[in-house]
Amino acid sequence: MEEFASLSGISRPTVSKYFNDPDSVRASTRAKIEASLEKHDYQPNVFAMNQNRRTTKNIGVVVPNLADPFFSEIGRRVELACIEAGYSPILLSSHGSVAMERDNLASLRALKPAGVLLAPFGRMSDKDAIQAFDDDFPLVLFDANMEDVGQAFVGTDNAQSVDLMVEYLCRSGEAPCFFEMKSPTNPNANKRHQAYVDSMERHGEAPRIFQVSGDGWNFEEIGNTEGGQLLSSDAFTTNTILCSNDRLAIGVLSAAYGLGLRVGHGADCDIRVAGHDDHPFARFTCPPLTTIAQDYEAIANRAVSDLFAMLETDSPHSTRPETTFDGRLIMRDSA
Amino acid sequence: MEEFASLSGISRPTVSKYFNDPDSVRASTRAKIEASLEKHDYQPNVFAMNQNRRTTKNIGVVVPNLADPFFSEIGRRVELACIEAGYSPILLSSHGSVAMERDNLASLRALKPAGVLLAPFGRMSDKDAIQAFDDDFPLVLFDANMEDVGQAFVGTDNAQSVDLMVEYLCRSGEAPCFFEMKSPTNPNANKRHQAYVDSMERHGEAPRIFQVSGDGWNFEEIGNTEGGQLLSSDAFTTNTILCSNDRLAIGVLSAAYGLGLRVGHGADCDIRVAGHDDHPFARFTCPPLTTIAQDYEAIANRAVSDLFAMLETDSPHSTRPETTFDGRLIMRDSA
DNA sequence: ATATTATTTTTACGCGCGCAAAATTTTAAT
DNA sequence: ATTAAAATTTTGCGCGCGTAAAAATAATAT
Repeated sequence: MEEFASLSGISRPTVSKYFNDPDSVRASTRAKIEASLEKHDYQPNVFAMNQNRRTTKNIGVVVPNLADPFFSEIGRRVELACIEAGYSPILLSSHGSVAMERDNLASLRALKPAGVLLAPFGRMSDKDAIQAFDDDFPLVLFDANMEDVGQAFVGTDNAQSVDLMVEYLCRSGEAPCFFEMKSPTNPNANKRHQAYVDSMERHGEAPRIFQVSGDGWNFEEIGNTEGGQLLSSDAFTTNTILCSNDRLAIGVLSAAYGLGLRVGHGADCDIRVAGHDDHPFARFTCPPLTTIAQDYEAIANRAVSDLFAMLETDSPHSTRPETTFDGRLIMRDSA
Repeated sequence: MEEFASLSGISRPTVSKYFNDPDSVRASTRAKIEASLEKHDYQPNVFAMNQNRRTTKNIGVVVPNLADPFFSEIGRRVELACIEAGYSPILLSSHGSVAMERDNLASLRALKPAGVLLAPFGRMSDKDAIQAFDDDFPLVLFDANMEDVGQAFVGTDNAQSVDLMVEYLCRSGEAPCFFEMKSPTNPNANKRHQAYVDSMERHGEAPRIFQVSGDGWNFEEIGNTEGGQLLSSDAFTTNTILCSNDRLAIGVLSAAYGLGLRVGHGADCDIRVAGHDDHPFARFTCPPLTTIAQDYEAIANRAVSDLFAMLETDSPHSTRPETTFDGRLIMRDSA
């Protein structure tokens, strides 16, 4: 940089300023630097830059499991939004393990991130570790909320979205039962469970919950095996099954197909199946899955803008803004 | 580090050595350091470490598209294998864009990676940029091969895997046609096309290729729309459709379902559909998809170990090892 | 016990940059 | 034109560590 600066006829610290923010130097010097940059193609050393900076341009993005298309999609959008804003996102997957979520936060510490966007496991997460992290870095939660953790939260309003689905199902046929995992790994499962119960009561219906065993992230497998068991033993007391998420629903659809059951809302159909999330492949299931679309784009953009707003006014907010977006009902053939 | 070293009763450079390789210091000093580490929980500054190192512990991992479950799965395994080996993987997705693949390599340069594992787009990739990168850093290609690029290649033997499928399909019913995209974004598409043609000729059958338009990465959509068109107009001249990959097959299955066609190898079925890759959701399609399973684990591990072997003997190999693993035929109900 | 060699530790230096304070230049106001 | 204020640039310093060469220590041989 020393060399480049003298070649440009400017002092090194001014060049340094330029690289931190091109607008912070006079237009004339900026022009000189950029002209010089054409010929000498110098670029600053990232490590040396970050060593002495009080804050870097790194943004940590942590999701529970990139193998789940939902998180890979929302992680992708967050990543692109950060790049757009001139930051360097670092996308980390916790691979379905709470321990690795802790590890990820630990390794992010070493990178002195300007801020972190975390989609936590929720109740399973190491709350103390996340809170400790929150004390040291600006932290915004998305997808799954946790009480008193993070400076803001952005996600989908499960109460609204589930109610929308329950309302539709009740109006168009038998009231749905609710199909979920006994000990859900999915962060929003409990919210949806509660939303289902509340909504059913509002509609004057008795909630009917079917909880199946199985852990890990093989939701389709669980939906297929356990849902298939329930279907073949005719255990569901209604012909309408609302699944806690699309991946479970995909498993249930697969089981239904195997049993020769016709799924859909037609007169000749045996059962209706609905999901939640608008999984990228929900449009291509057989039949196409009726579900709730989360507004990925809005959630990602809002989470990023909430974080960046915080970075500018570095004083911690007095209030902890919680933004939820409405889900959209996507009516396809399965229900 | 200065402070920690004096607290430990050792000079700072020795502590530095310890952190680069704990075995490079005498056992007694190592014990002293580790004892002291318990009390003072010091850890070295990553940026300062990497600034002066000639080579870091960073490993770049670049895949074409993390939104595709195939790449998210293989990327995941590569990532974990690197962590296992004590390195810091940096997983980057090119989001389906060749330009971003170039960008990703460019940003990796700044991180002085010890090596890079790249799953390129293949023929679409910026070959010059990748080759230039290869000159400066140890580079191993996986999934898709490119001539004279990278120090090694690891992937699946498409000739073997496609032949396995063609052989099975010919033996068990009508000879398959081949369903693919006209200008495929999928890196291995051309290899599979050629493998299909060769295999059919070996079986004394005339190859029948159906190429459909559409670009981008919405393979299911393309399979659904274009495949559906062909199905409904009865354009396929055989009842057996071999798709270039599972995602196209998922689209075709969805279209077949919509048209009321029964898919499978049973006597009462109308068509057979097969795919390639053993997509995570191929087990849950309707009917479950007959496909070729790539050995994700083996490919990931071999790519990583090839790279690490190169890191130790820093002299570039004279030969460029190409390792391919056999695909396994996964027989399910669709064909 | 001494000399020789291999190993480990220490000394000395510099990497490439950020940042605070001082010096300078530009802008605005009288 | 003169002066005060604001914006910009420069001076000076140090961050936290890697690394080569020198010094010290340990291991081995005579």
